[in-house]
Amino acid sequence: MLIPIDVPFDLANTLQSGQAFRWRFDGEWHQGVVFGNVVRIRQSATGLELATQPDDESYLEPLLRDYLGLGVDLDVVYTSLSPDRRLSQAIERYSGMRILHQDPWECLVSFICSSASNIPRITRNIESICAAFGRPLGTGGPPLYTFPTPGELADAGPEGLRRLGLGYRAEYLADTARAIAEGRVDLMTLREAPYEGALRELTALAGVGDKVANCVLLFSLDKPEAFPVDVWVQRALQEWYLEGSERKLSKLNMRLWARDRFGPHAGYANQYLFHARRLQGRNGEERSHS
DNA sequence: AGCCAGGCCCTCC
DNA sequence: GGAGGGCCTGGC
Repeated sequence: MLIPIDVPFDLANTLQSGQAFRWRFDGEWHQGVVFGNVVRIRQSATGLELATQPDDESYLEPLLRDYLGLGVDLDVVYTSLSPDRRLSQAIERYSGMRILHQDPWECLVSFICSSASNIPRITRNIESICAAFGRPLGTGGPPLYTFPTPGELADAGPEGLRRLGLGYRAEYLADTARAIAEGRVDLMTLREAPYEGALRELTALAGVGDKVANCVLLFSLDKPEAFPVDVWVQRALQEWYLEGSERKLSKLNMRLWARDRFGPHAGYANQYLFHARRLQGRNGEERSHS
């Protein structure tokens, strides 16, 4: 099935920019598990080619449009951000990179796992969690699994999760899974809530501080002003924007500074700065795109 | 061998 | 409120 696309969109940069951890690229197709389906997708000159199972492509198509962030008018975002010279350059380089609209539960678990870790390890951790506690999806190829529900992870318990190599994140995950499973926090409700209130509810969860919460708010809870400050964004701000004593701002104060500077679309500014800075490597050397 | 990761949490000042 | 150290595990 072909989905026509007539707006700015870059599938590869959208799926491989550290927002989600279950997409694999084989040089031609991107394959992932979303909405309980194995989804294979690739971009052509006219649109997106799609193959899904077990459900029909026609059923997944609107869901995927939403997931891929195609509902957002990127021209509005770009117009708002491009007066900034750094951003206009990044927008030109990575034009069409979008912020995903993910499932909040999967997003929350993923970023709890991300603390003091790296993408290869996070990816392995998430895959282990799905293989151990998710539901198998018949594919014919290597086995794939759905993302486990809050109840399934709560039942796994801290010991079950520790066995997967999650380290100290296992306790956080078990606690948070229980809080969600028991309905103490309703993630879907947070989509309608204002930013500040949703942030407070999220940071009350185990293993969720300001950075993780802002990732969840930005990538899954419809908060375009969210601005997660990790070490990459911290470096980008310090090297490209801040002067003198401003460089010593705490990460939390950097978030406030950025919200003030970039405005209601600060989240998109964050994603483009993050991507641009990360591709430069730890010491600022250019890194090849392999 | 030792240090540091795409943080969080707790203690202490 | 904010600076500092500990925390699992893995990679350099």
